[in-house]
Amino acid sequence: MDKRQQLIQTAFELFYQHGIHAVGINQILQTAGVAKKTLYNHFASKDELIQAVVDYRDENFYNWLASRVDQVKPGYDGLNELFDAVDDWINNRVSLLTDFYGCFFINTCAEFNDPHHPLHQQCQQHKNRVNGLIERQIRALGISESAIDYVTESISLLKEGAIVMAHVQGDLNSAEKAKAMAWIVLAAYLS
Amino acid sequence: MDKRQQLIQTAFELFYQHGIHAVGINQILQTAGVAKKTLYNHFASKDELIQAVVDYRDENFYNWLASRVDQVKPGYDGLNELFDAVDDWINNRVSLLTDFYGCFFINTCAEFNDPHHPLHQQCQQHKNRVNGLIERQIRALGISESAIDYVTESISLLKEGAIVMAHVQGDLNSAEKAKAMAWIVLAAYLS
DNA sequence: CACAGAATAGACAGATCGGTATACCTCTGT
DNA sequence: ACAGAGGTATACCGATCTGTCTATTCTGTG
Repeated sequence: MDKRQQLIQTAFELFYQHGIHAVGINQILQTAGVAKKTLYNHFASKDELIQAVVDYRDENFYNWLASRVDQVKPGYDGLNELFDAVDDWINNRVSLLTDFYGCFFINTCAEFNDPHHPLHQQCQQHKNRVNGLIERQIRALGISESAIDYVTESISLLKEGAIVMAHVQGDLNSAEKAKAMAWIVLAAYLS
Repeated sequence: MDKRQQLIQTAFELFYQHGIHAVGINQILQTAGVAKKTLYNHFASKDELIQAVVDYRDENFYNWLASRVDQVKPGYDGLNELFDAVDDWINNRVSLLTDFYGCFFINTCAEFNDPHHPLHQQCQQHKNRVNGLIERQIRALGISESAIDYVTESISLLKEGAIVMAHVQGDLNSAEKAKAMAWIVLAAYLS
């Protein structure tokens, strides 16, 4: 067992559930069953561990989402699958992602508001990757080049709204609502 | 000057900017210029102060939003004003609300994920109040009774998405996008 | 077997945390 | 004028924080 990966995994679960500032090094060590020296052998500081945790979640989440979306035809099917995937995530049907506590990247930005903060920018980059996934679906629909960015960001907005509605308000059907709106909006933008 | 209010105001600004767990009692006291004994004369604990801060923001924000929406005709005009108000907020044109760092209630839920936590529920109640404001506009449109909740939550989802897109991705036009989608969606739901 | 690298437990440092206690000061109402 | 409420400043408490250090044990390879 890789101690470094074990630390990242444990830290992520605790950060995701309780927030980053609320979780101390010692709690991570005790939960992971790893000695303090080992942690500081792999990471120079808690900040470096946090960065590794965000990277880990970025990889994990993006790869899962991309594998879901890419297993169907780009375009309508891909967007359909996107919202279905989010629906599965919200309703805890994806064990790979652990229990749903909102979007880890949104939550992290809530704790590091400064847009220039490295962690905030890491979260932004994750969202950019996901937006790239969405953009490929939009392109496949044959939307005019000049509208691609706008429509991509609109679909992204619907996805973010669904995540927040599920997390804050406990609306477990939010992804379905977002999907329904996506169809209506896209139909209008294509006409 | 009311010391209690002064503490709540200062605590809010620090919590909103840096997150709740990241801000200590002493930092609040120093910034507010208030003695520690005074704080514990007004509040039994930091937790009680936090609750008062959430209440304060709830009142402040809801009253502002309601006054904006209620100054126009309920229905289309009200919804239009809703998204315009969010747009003003996001773009720091509302000094009453202090600089934009996302939604304080979403951010607070990100630090207190447990839906049973008092703070999480306080945030939920704030969102419910805002949803009531939206619902009044939806009703004025003459949407069938059975669809009112669904449509209200859909508009709420658009609003939440806009806030998150602005905060995390720095998309300052997100409220305009949400408004455009709202019109398209409502036109479809009314046909 | 021997040895190097990496893990362990845990003491320790210095700072900060939430919260309490003490002593003094300054208003205000009767 | 004087009592009492509520403010200030600051020392202090025990706990916890990140991070360092020492000393010991485990483990894999030549």
